[in-house]
Amino acid sequence: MNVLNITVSHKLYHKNPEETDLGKRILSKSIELMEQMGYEQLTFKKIATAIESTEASVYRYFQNKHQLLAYLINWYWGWLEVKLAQEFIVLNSPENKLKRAIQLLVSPMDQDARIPHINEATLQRIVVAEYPKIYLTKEVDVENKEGYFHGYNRICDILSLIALQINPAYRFPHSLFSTIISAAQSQQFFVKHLPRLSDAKSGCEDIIDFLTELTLKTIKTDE
Amino acid sequence: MNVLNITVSHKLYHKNPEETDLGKRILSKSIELMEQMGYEQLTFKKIATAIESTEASVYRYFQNKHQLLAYLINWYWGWLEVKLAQEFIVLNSPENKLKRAIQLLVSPMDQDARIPHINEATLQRIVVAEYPKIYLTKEVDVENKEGYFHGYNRICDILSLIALQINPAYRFPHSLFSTIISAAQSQQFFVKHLPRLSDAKSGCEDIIDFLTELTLKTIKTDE
DNA sequence: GCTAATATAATAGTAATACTATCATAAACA
DNA sequence: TGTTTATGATAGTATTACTATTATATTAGC
Repeated sequence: MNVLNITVSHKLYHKNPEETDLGKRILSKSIELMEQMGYEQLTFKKIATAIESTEASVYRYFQNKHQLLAYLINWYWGWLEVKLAQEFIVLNSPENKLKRAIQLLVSPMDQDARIPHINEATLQRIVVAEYPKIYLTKEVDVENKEGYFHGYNRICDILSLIALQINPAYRFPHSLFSTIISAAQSQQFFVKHLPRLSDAKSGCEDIIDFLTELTLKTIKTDE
Repeated sequence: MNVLNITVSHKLYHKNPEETDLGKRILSKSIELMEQMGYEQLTFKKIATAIESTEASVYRYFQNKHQLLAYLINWYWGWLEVKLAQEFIVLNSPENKLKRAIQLLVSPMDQDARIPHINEATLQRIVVAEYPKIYLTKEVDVENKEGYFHGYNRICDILSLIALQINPAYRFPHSLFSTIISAAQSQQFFVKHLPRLSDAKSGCEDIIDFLTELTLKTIKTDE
């Protein structure tokens, strides 16, 4: 059986949760609970109780809730990068690659049977609902140096390079893709909760159309 | 003297802070402290101590820190709407209106002498650093009904209508402007703290160019 | 099979936070 | 003058976010 391992920087945990059974149970239950109750309401005590362990044990894996969220979100970006690489094997034009990347950002994920302790679809909903909380803090500069945002940076770089293949003169590829990725998240949230901020109907097709059109029109050379 | 009053929905406070001296001092000091220490580190106790009042008194104005943030951010959007209306008086083409709106979103604000207890420039920095925190919560649906996001919705509607004057067939004006407004905030943050996510140099010109070009290219009719 | 290291559980404790409640006092208002 | 209203002063509670200590069970090395 094909084993897949997403590597997350060791700055994002105290003890690697992927290495032990308890660690995996913490990840699995954290994802479930954070989606249910949201980041603010989640506590290490609640995670510990739910997996029939103790608060102190959870603290052995993550220094605090913020680090746990950063871990999960970096795991997501790492996993998305793997998916992108797989998909790009059979896609030849940069335009098709960007289109497919946008689809992956917005479409619900399938469960990967090789990684049973991570529910990718639920994790994706966590990213939609909580992502900006990992960088909108006063510790952002320190944490940036420690690689807290590495996964996001990489995705943004990858897509920027593809955009430059379409138009090498385009001035703002990183700004564009940080905008597109963040819009991919927030439009999903708006459709569900703040519909006046979106024109999309539920289901992801409208969001994909919006983002694809926006991306391609923006990159295209001015005549 | 010309008195200007930005009205914020009464759901966003327990007792109207604009009506008393203590209320205004709370607003003024909250803005100062939140910018200094960030939303997470700010407490009502700290505000109270700084204005030589008591925690209980601050609670008489705002039910909690979240409501205070929502109040401040709605005040900002209300104020931006007033600014936009003023500027649009002398602008005739929809294209120029959108360009000017983007400039206002990104450029540092001047202090309005008519409202000495609100430092607009500092408030703008708070919006950049904290905005998504008011809607990325489990209470978003309830709070949306109570008008917590009214100010943002209105700005988004106004800009959408202008875009439709340029191209009445454009399908996603609300999605576009919620994206643009949020990108205006996050690009300012990225330039300062996560520069790999942006191509802009410090100073706001690059961000303005990026957003203006993005907006106009996207709205334009397909030939 | 014994010893040592390691992982986890069990329990306790602390400082800070996010409130709520009560009462006193001072100002303003009718 | 009497009454409402705003604020201050003080106290108290439940929860959170940790830290520390000790006991026990498992595993690894020899």
